[in-house]
Order: sequence, then structure tokens, then C-alpha cells
Amino acid sequence: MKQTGDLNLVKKINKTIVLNHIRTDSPISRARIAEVTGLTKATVSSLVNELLESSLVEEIGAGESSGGRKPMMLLFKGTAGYAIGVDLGVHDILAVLTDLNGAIVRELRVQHDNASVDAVIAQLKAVIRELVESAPQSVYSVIGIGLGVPGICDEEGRLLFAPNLGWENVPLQAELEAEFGLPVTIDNEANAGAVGEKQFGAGKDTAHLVYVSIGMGIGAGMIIRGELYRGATGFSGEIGHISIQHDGPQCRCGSLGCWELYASEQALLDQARAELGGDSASAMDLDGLLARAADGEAAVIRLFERLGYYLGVGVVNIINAYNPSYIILGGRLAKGEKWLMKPLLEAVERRSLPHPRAGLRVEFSGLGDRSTVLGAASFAVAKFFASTTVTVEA
Amino acid sequence: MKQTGDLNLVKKINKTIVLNHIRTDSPISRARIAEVTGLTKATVSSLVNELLESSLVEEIGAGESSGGRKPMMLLFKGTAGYAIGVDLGVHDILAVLTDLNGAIVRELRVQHDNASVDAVIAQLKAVIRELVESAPQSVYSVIGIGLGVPGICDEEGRLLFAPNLGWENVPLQAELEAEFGLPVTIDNEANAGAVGEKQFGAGKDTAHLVYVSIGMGIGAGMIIRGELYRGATGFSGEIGHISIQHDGPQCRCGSLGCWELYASEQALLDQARAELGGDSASAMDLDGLLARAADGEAAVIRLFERLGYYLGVGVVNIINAYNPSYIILGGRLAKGEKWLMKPLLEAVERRSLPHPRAGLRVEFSGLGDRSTVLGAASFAVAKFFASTTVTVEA
DNA sequence: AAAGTTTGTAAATTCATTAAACAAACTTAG
DNA sequence: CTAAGTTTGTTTAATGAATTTACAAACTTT
Repeated sequence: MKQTGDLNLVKKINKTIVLNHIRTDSPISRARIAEVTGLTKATVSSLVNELLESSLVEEIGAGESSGGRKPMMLLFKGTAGYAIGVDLGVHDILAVLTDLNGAIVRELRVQHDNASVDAVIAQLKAVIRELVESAPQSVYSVIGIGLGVPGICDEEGRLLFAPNLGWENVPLQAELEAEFGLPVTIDNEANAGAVGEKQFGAGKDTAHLVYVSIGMGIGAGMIIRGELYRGATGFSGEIGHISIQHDGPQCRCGSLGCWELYASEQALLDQARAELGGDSASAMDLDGLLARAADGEAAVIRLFERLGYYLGVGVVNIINAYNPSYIILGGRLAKGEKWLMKPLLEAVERRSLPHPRAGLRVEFSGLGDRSTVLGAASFAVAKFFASTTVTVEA
Repeated sequence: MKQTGDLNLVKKINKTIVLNHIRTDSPISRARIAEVTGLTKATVSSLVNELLESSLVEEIGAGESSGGRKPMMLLFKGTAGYAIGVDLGVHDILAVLTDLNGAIVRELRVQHDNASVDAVIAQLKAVIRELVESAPQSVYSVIGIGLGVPGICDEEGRLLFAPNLGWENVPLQAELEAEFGLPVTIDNEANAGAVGEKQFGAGKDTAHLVYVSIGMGIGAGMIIRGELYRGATGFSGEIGHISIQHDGPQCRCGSLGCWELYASEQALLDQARAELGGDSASAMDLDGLLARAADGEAAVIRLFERLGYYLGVGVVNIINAYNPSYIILGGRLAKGEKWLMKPLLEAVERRSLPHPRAGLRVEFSGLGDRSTVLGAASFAVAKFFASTTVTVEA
């Protein structure tokens, strides 16, 4: 149902606007906020005072005058609370404690051998517990936990299916909420990564971006009209299973010629085994191949370059169908950027339609492997603010 | 910029809610509107009275009592104004006059031979003129014109590129606005078709649907969160140029193995020419082939069935990437539904991921070739209401 | 030092919603 | 057929957030 309007809603809307301006354009004065928002100075004053009282905003002293009274500059108080973001990987857990601005305060990485679901969950809880306990004193303390997982989730935060972990139907959200008594948000790691890039990466001012996570498989998170798009039932973004060869090899998903059979880490390893031969197993994992490419081994470099081409083929499909303004490539394979980028961009240049391509940026993530944790943390922050903020599009 | 809140906004929001309830649930009483919206009876009364004054709503007499005073039933007055929707095809123009409910009042079809851009525009104007002049007397008379075109448009309503018409850079919107002095909205025919299906087809209650228009090429209109998604720069939906064979035949777009090389009307005709041979040209257009298939000619039926398979391959890509709840197939090739549907659904069943497929419907359009005109007309209606209506999501 | 600017607050006004009360119109039970 | 209860829709007063207008404070410029 659509929400009805009343005075309370009006106040929420305007408070949100004021707060968001302080969050993005700080330091800023009351007068300047009034000017850019169209609200009157009196209204802004009143709302700012409430924000000051709730400790979400602070005054940091007078700013430069432009020929009159000096303005009192306002700052969003990121340290009024803290959020926890977790990236549950296939072999490791990366977790961060961030402030409300998304600035990382503390970071923990631990390996896990996925001996059992319970064992990993126990490790997960231990890591989160440590971050919760190390959070600085603050007004709101830890406001929530966000989690990115390598699989698909339903709306109740159950991890339905995570092929690379071998997990099915794990009620992670309920488990963690019971353990910590904090709001927990769970989503696919690609979705979290997309949000991370949108909030903290080069995609900051981008309403339509696609984050492609290239690991053992390929997944995507899509930001549409500034918001994460989850599909009708929450399962969008399985672009690894777009077929780029309709009569190609069988994929475990049941289809033929899926993109990730050509352009994922798994594909790279399979190709390396088939074509390089005779090498030790240890040199045949991703890091081994990256090292050999860095050593200048031509056959390995050719493997990466062909992978770059295949990545390009799939990226072209994204461009023509979605017309995003930014495509960000992340995940473990991003480490091969040096050899992947050129053939990828060549394929994009040659094969995508000119109109959707115009103005498009295609880049590897600048956040490295932190897109997902940061996105996950920002889920928690978003949930914290969601109860008190509303917006209306013009 | 986000819109600020004031009392005026509150009123707009609530008026929109009340009007939309009357539009969708009529006949309905004031008391019932208050009950379902959560607004007080007093507020509803006041807003309804304004709607009555603006002639958008009418009272149609007392309804059934359930043990008290009889309710006065309200109806949306669809005949308070009229809209014009036009589908500019490659060989013909289909235009309708609808009331504000989208009910077709009059329909015109004319052929055009595309002798020149100006000649077609002249025909277009003549058709629209006739519909404008035949519109019944009403409070708001004709409120706008919507146009679906076989090509891509920019935000100023210029038809940038229409390969099958051979047009480039035609400022259609400006031309028509100057001619008729009415608001004109122009968009791709697939986008208009998607809106038509969403408003008037089987996709009524669907927030996420994809309309696939299969003609000489293949295009898509995507409804996301109940709204048409146009991409970052307005060029989304070119799914005909998703490659389903990365090393396949050259497409005129520059890529290889594009879906529409396998699954469009053009593809069918090409395949028929290559494989059937020795037939008269007249039996080689779509209608000819449909007739031959209807006659039971096995070779032709096999052609349609193979096309159905290829359609299925592309539909699977849509399912895995978007996770829509409804995929509607329209366009000229929809006439071949009888032979296309089975292999298409088989491919979907076998190749798409179970989670995104769950609950999905894949159907040929029930609106026939009217999806686009109806959607175009509803652009005009939407624009008419846009100035006075606002909504906020819960 | 005087004049002009800019910032931020204060007081009075506006206006759409809500809450409460009520009149009108109707059904039903005895 | 009357009295009681229900439902509809309007009226009235209260609420509260934004706006308008005015103004004091603080600063720069001439």
C-alpha cells in the first residue's frame, strides 16, 4: 500500500533531506542548506536543532564569511554509531567495523575450511563478537550487522543455495539476530558489492550501475534508479548463466554455454589444466597463474587474454540489455586486471551498440575485495536510518 | 533533487491515493476509501469533493447498505478526457482514441510505403487530426498524444535511429507538439508495449515484467518496480543484440551471434529462403509462411519450431538476469504462437535456473498488436495526471 | 565609523490532517 | 411498527509543520 501523507510525513521527508545534505555536502551551514533545498531558514534551523539533539549532527565552529555574519558549519557525526559488515567467502571471512559514514574502523580476516556449517557459523559469530566488543563508546553503539554471502537468499534472510559452499537452507539471519540482538541484513555478495561500489566506490553519483563479481562463478548486483534491484522474487543477477553459446558445453545449471563456463575463475583453471599440462597443482590455482603471468609466461598470459575477451562478450550483453552508466568488475579474478582489461575493452568497443555504450565506464573495482563488506555494512546503516527517513522523487 | 515536503505535498499525496483507489476499485464509497487507506472520513470527504469538482470522479447513486445508511458510490469518470495512442510501424500506422481509463473509443489503421520521412509524418498528422476531431465533447477534451516508434529516442523526443524505417534524427515530438499544441510523449514501441501490458494486459498486478517485441528485430521493454526502466541514457532493452553465439555470424550491429539473428522475423525469412527454396516471393513473407504452416507443411512448421527454441534460449537469459515475474511475447511473430510456444517453454524448463523461474509466467500477448498503442495512450494519460499526483512508497 | 550583507532565530499566519461529535439514513429485532 | 443499533458522511475544534515577515547578531567593505 502507498503511504498516506500527514504532518509527520512532511517532517520526516524534510528531516531526511536536511540530514542527507549534511551527510554528502558537509561541512555546510544552515543558510546554505536552506538555499539549496528550497526550505526556509526557519524550517532548516528547527530540523537541524533536532538532529543536533539526536547526536547525528554536530557543529564544528564558524566557517568563512562572504561579507556577513560567519556561518556555523555542520557535520554529520559518523561516530554516533557503528555498523558491522561481513563478507562470507568460500574459504575465508572478511569482516569490518565501520562508522555511520562507512569509514572502516577495524578489519578482521580469518580463514575457514568449511568443515561444517555449524563450525563456520561459530567462526562467524566469534568474528562479529570481537568487532562488537571492540566498538568505541558512542550514542547508538553498534546499530546492526550486514552480511554478504556467496549464494542466493530469500526475504527472511535464509541462505537458500550456495553451491560453492555446499550449503542449503541455512537461516543465517535468524541465527545471528538471536545471537546478537541486533538487526541483521543478508544478501548475495554481488548485491552487497554493488551497494558498496555505489556508496563508497567510483559509482558514487551513478543511479544505474552493474557490479560484476567474478569468482568461481559470475554474479551481478544491479543498482537501478539508485536502488538495488533484487528481481521479482529476489533472484536477479544470475548473469553467469546467460548463455553466450546456445549449443555450447553443458553447465551444471542445466543450460548450455553459460557465460561463467568461459569467463570465471573456474573456467580459467579448467583451461589451464587442459592446455598447459604437466605443472604442479599448486601453480594451478589462481594465485599461481597470476604469478606465472607476472613472470611473463606467454601461454598463461594468453589464457588471461582469452578470458578477457570472454568477459567482454558478457559485458556487451549487459550493456545492450541494461544500458547502465557504469560497470564495475570485482571478485577474485579482478587481480588479473593487467591482462584482462585490454581484450575486454576491445570486445566492448567492437561489439556493443553505440548508443548504450556512449558515456559508459567499464572498470575494475577500486575498492579491491572490500566492495562486499562495505556494502554489507551499509545495509545495516540503511536499515538504521530507514525507520526515520523518507524521500519523495521530484 | 528530492522534493521537499509541505502541506501542499501532503494533499497531493492523499489526493493521488484517493483517486487511484477510485480508479482501480470503483464503484467505491467514501467510507470504504477511508477504511482501506487509513485516512479519516473527513479527509476523504474533502478530497473526494475536490475530485468531483474537477470532474474526474462522479457519484452514481446509492449502493447496498450493510445495516446503516446507504453509501454514495463513486466512479472514476473516464470520459472526462481522451488520449491518443499511436503505433508507428514499418509499413503501417495504428492509432487509437481512448478515454482516461484506456478504453478504446476509435481505432484507425493505415498503410504507409515510407516513401519519405515527410510523407509518413504527413500521414501521421492526418490520422491524429482525424482522431482529435472525432473525440467526444468532454471536460478536458484531448489531453495528449503518445507515440510508440520502431527505434530509439532521446529525452527530447527525437527519434534518433530507426533502422527498419531507415530514419535518423527525426524531431517527432517537437513536430507533433507544434502541430497540435498538445503534450506529446514518444518512446520505443517495446517500451510502450510493456506499459500497455502492465496497464491493460495480463500483467496488471505485476511490478516486474518484461515485454519482448519480436518483429524484424527483437526489442524489450522492462517494467521494474512498477515503472518503465529506460536505462541510464534511455537506451535499455536492446536484448535483440544479446549474443547467444559469441563466435556466430556477423550482425549489422558489429557483434557476432546476436539473438535476433536467430529468433526474429528476419531470421525466419532468411532461414526459409535458405532452406525451403523454389517458392514464390509472396509465400515467403511472414503471412505466407504462417499460412503454409497452418496448411500443415512440415518443413515450415519445423522452421517455426526451431525459432521457438531460439526464442527460448533468449528468454532464459532474461529470466536468469532479471528474474521478472512475467514475460510477455508480442510483436508480429506472436502470430506464430501455435508452433513457437512448445519448444520455447521446453527450452525455458530445461535451461533456466529453478529459483528465478519459480512462479514465472511466460505468455504471448493477449492484447495482440494493441499493446503498443495502448501503452502509448497511457503515456499521455500518465503525463496528464503527473502534474497533480504524487506517491510515496511504504 | 557607517553602510551593507549574511546568518540564524522569533512571532504570527496558513492550511491539511486528525479527533470527536453529530445528523441523516438505513436495517433489524422484538 | 417502533426502538435500538449501524453505517455514512459532514461539521467543528485542535494540532502541528511549514511559510512569511521581521529582526538581532555578527561580520565585511568602504
